[in-house]
Order: sequence, then C-alpha cells, then structure tokens
Amino acid sequence: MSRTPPHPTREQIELPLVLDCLSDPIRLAIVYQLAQQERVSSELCCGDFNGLAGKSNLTYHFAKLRDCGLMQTRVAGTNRFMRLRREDLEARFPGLLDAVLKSAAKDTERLQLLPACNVLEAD
Amino acid sequence: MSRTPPHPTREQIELPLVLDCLSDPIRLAIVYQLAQQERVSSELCCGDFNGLAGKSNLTYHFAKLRDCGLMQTRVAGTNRFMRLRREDLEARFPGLLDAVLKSAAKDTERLQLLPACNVLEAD
DNA sequence: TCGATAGTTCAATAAACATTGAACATAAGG
DNA sequence: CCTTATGTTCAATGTTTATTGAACTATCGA
Repeated sequence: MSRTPPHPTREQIELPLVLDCLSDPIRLAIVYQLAQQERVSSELCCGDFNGLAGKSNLTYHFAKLRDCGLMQTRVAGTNRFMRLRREDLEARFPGLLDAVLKSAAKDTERLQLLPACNVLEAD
Repeated sequence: MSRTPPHPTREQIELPLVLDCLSDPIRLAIVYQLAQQERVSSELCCGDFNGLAGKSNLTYHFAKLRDCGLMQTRVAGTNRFMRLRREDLEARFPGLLDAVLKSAAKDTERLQLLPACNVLEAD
C-alpha cells in the first residue's frame, strides 16, 4: 500500500473547507470521537469508527477530514492511525474547534454521538 | 408578496445545518457583513449584498441562512431586512458564532470579505 | 507460505447544491 | 394610475456529494 497520504500545511487550512467538513454528521462524529479519546490515546484507527459507516465510506470521510486539515493520518502496518490536528487548528482559527466540540457535546443525542465525555462537558 | 417567511425556533437550530450554511463563502460573507454592521444598524436589506451574487442567487442563500436559524427576515414595504440571530445562536451554541466570525476576520483577504471591522479584530 | 485482517480504489448511483435568467409580485412615489 | 425599485419564484443546468459493493493491496502472525 501507499505511503503516508498528503496533508495540507497549517497555513493551507481553509475556513470554508473546515466548516464544510464539520457540517457532515458522520465526520462531526469522527472528530468528536477523536477529541474524546484524545487525552487517553490521542490516536484512533479506522476500525474504531466502524459503527459510524461502512469501511469504504469511512475511507471517503477520512480523506475529506485529512484534506481540509482537521486530522492527520499515520500509517503503521496495516493500520492507519488518526489524530486531530488540534494545535494547527488552534493556531489557524483560535477557539473554533473547541466551540464546535462544545456545541456538539450539548447535542449528543440529536447528533447520535457517543455518550458525552466529561472533559468536553466542562463549562 | 407573501408574508414574513417561516423561521425555526431557537431550539430547532441544528449544528450541522449551521456549519453547512457557514461553509459557503457567499453565505459566510453575508453573515460576516451582517455582523460587521451590527452595532451600526443591526439590519441590512437584500440590496446591500448585491456585490456578492446575483439577485436570485442571493434569495437562495438568504433562504438557507433563514432556514438554519442564522438570520431573521423582516418584511417592510418592498424591502426585506435581515439581522443575525445572535442571541439564539449564543444560547444554543455558546461561542460558536464568535469563533467563526473571528476566524473569518483573520482571513478577510482569502475569503474576499469586505475590509475587516475593528470590532471583530479585538482579541 | 498461507490465511486472516485492515484498509483502499474504483465505478455506479441517487440526491443535494449553486447558479442563471426570465417571468412575476408587491409596494412606493410621482 | 403608471412606473420604478425590490425582491421572489420557477425551471433548467451542471457540479459536487454521500453511499454502496466488489475487487484489490498490503501487512501480520501462525
């Protein structure tokens, strides 16, 4: 299989693309789940999201999230490990990611997200 | 012409719809412009956005912004006056709108927005 | 070396989206 | 009244989007 896929640089991250990525419920759920697990492991692999959609559909959404700069993919063996590009996002658009995550946390039921993480619920 | 068009209630405002609305450059520019003029007049009418797109295209974008709860339309004579639903947004998704506006303000050139307003540039 | 596991690629499909222009509706002002 | 200014509606268009399944590739472990 191919090498590490391309990622945009921090400066190349574009607001409309980021917002568009986050506007899809599946991608929002991916990002939310990444954010939740962040302090535990900081990385998750594709399989951890199997509940959200079919495999090839997930590949599609992962590519969008990568292309817009929201997450990074690291290839390790047969696994791809994903992590949020929190620092880059924060540098580029301060407060944005947190505001979205907090908004999502308020609506876990409507958005059918996994049970809220207390880290995010802090107000 | 018809009466005041329907608007969602505060509680009906949905995060993915809001983000999707804001992810379109034209709609983001509309919202940004509304936010800039806010302290001056709080309302703008359709014609004030003629620079952004054709008339019927603007009508389309206004409808999306209204449907997702980002703005309100008030009919007055042959004019429609728009204003941001700032309070409702803030109640529903605290900090979100400001984070987006601040992010947009950082990128006025890339996004081809009107010259930044000092109110928004405050950090 | 073989088989199972993890994920990608590709083509097909249906739905949603943005954009346009022409025709229309409404209200204000001379 | 008639005209002008504002904005909407509608149909047509081409584009992008999300989703699926089948075929494929690569890696790990027995």
